[in-house]
Amino acid sequence: MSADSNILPERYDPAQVEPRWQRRWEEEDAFRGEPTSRDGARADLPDRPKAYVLEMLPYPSGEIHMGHVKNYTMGDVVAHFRRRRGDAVFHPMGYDAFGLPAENAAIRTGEAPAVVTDRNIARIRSQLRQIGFAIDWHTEISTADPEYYRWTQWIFLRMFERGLAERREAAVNWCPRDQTVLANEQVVDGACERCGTQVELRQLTQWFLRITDYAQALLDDMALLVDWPERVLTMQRNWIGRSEGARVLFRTDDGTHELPVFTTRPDTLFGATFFLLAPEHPLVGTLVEGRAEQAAVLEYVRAAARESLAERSDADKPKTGVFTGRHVVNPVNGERLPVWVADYVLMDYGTGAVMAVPGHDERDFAFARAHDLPVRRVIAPEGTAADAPLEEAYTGPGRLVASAFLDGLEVDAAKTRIAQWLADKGLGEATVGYRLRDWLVSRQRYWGAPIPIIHCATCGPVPVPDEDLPVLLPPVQDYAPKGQSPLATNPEFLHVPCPRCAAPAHRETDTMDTFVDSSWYYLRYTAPHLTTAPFERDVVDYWLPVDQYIGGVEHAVLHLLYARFFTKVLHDLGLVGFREPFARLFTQGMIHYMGAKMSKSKGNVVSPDDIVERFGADTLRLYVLFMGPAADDIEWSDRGVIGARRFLDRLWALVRAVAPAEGAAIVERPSPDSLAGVPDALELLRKCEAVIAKVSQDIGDRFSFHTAISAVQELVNMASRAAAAEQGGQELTQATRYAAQTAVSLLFPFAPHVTSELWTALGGDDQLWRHPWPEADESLLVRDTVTLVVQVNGKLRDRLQIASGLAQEELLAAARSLPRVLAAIDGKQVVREVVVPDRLVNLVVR
RNA sequence: GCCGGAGUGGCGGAACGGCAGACGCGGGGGACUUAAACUCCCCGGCCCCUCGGGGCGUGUGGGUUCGAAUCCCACCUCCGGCACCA
Repeated sequence: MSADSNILPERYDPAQVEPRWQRRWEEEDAFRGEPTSRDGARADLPDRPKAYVLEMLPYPSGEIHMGHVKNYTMGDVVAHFRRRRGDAVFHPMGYDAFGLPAENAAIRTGEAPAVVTDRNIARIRSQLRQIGFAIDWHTEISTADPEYYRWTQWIFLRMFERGLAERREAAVNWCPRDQTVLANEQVVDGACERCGTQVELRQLTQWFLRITDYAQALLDDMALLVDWPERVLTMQRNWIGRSEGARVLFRTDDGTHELPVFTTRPDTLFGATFFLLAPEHPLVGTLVEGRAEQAAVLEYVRAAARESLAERSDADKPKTGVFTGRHVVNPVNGERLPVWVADYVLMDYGTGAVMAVPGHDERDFAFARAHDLPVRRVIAPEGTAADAPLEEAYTGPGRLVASAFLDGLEVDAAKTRIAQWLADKGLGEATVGYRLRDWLVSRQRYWGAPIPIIHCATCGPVPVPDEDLPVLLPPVQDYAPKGQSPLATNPEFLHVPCPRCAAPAHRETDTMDTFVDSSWYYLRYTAPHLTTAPFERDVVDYWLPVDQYIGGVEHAVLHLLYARFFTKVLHDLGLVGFREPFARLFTQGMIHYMGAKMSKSKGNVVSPDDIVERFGADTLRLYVLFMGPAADDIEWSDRGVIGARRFLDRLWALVRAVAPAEGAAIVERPSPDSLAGVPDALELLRKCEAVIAKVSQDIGDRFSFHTAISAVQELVNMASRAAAAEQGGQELTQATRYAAQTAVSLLFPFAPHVTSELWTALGGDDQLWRHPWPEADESLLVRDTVTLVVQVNGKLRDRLQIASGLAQEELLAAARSLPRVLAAIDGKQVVREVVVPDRLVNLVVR
């Protein structure tokens, strides 16, 4: 424990180092983004390349967890890297603050949701600061702030004006526990995404955003998302669920009602033997009015309404249905088809009516068997007779039979032909169906942005005038959900005059789904406090699309689809100049612990605070990225954290060894000539350049942080051995210093505090955060000696250190003189010689 | 069923047609220590061996290639998404 003159303490103590640097950055305002929109004055936008680096904003439910740490560390590394590369970097942070958890916590504790939320935000903010994230705190936003949700409401009204937000009755998903309706996307396997309760279907009048109008655009613009993970694109494609088919117009046999259907198999139209309506189909009641079947049909409809979503959508359930006593006419051949009501027909896909072709559709076949309805073949595969009976639905390829003018055509040709025929007769046309449903955004809960609409008996739903925004959340006595929004319990809020006719009217009391809030927050960061508009066109057009978006794959459909939709709408409104918000997306894997996803309910949470306290924020940051590929789910390892800390200890010791006293100065890259004659020094220099190149590529192009850290570890290991070497002289010392410096500089994005400390000890200034990112000396990446791999018949036989750039003949001669090679080719004939210069020789023998 | 992704030491993983197992964790041995911890050094795919080396190895089986963890085909397993969507 000798006192020494070293500027650094002997022991690395993060508790001493980290707060000091955090203060320093704050004083310096180091991570302030380039100009964003502020009222009145705004400086010019930078004319450098920009980098908008964004992580999905946290939900302030309590504190941040390891998943957040990993997410924000990745963003931080990219932001630091791009900043030091000279880009104008924008790296903001905010809070997705509305939503059920804060409200439920408020109900439990008797506090107001705003109080709970503010406390949670304060807590999260302090954690983020403690981990040293390089965030532009000037642009911090909360979606629950009236300053923010004013503009959420404003955007809603723009959609309302365009008919993209509308109120209508539909069978909707209802969570009996949360006492609110849910979007389709928030129902997972028939259960509420939030609380896991089985979802019910209810016929209710609700607010919808017409995302289906954008179904095709959402598919088409995926072509712009070149840097999105394939699986996210696939999930979105599946969710949108485009299928091509035709609309075919059926009529009741008495000619009183039209019943169009959507089918993907118009080619099988001659095979239709019955006709189905969804229980919710609006014509069901009319069609059975006064008929003998009326009672049975209405009872069936009521029974279907009682089913849960999970029951209703169980494909293995027997096919039930009831005959209406009515018939429709098949437009292609005039046949009368009996009309049944069946609960496997969905009202919200296609038209809620289906032509049933049991011969070529598995569900219709099962229904026909269950209810003794005829099955007819209209497609015969190669080698099958046209009248061969069907024991199951045939859905494969073949030629049309028993189909009049379609006979003999292949399936695809028949589809085209029949679509044309229908169009010519005015009985239908080729069309496209989507699985995607409109987005149900109204919620019967308190803690969300009020929907800015006033209901008037004469004028209908009337938008709140823009100048009256925001519609503030009113104070209420009781936040608890009762199936109706708590906002309705505040009479002053509820009763207002109609803005159009001044007659007594009442406010809409539902609030908006929180996914509405998070569908445009990335735009608001560019103008967080602007009071005249949600953002400014030229500023968003400069910063957007986001250059790198990072978040969890659980948002692959929900948030990412909604945000894409919003951007397209805003584009069509002329408010932004781009159609896609996120150019590059990275979805991170989850952190598991003790074999399961970390979660409070499982009691297997490792607290980031705890790791910061025991090992330091830098160790935490380093470890979450060193664990393994950032996209993969990986098991947390307590030992692994210690390993990360040990590495920082080694780096600390290395810097102490190379900068033993005050007054050190940053050294230039030594020239290879100056190191001539000291092979270890030259090797170390080359290693530095190779690592610079690798780390730059791993961060910049590959998103491979764990290999970047590995590379720096290799460099530190090599430099530490050199520092401990007793021989090597001035040359080796020079190279070692340069290596330590390089390692510190490259590691900065991962571990900014300790590297800033070490950088000053090495004689650098206290602004490593803006020190230019190192550039590898290409000439040093070219080796003057290389390892030549020598194979015989593709098997490794020997290795040879050899000068680079030798001719093929020289390489062959060298290879063929090796004893092991001679032994391997002894007595055999060399039939081929493969030479890859500077790399390998392969002798093929027989 | 359809669509995507992945299978490499005891573990996390590396190697993006050319040395399989970098880096780290764990393990073994040694130095330091009264002892231990820390730290440092050495050894760690499997099987043979005359200690020089040899054989086999990246889920399985084929193929392409001078050469395959890597490319192609088939299969198996796991993970994720969609699925009564007509």
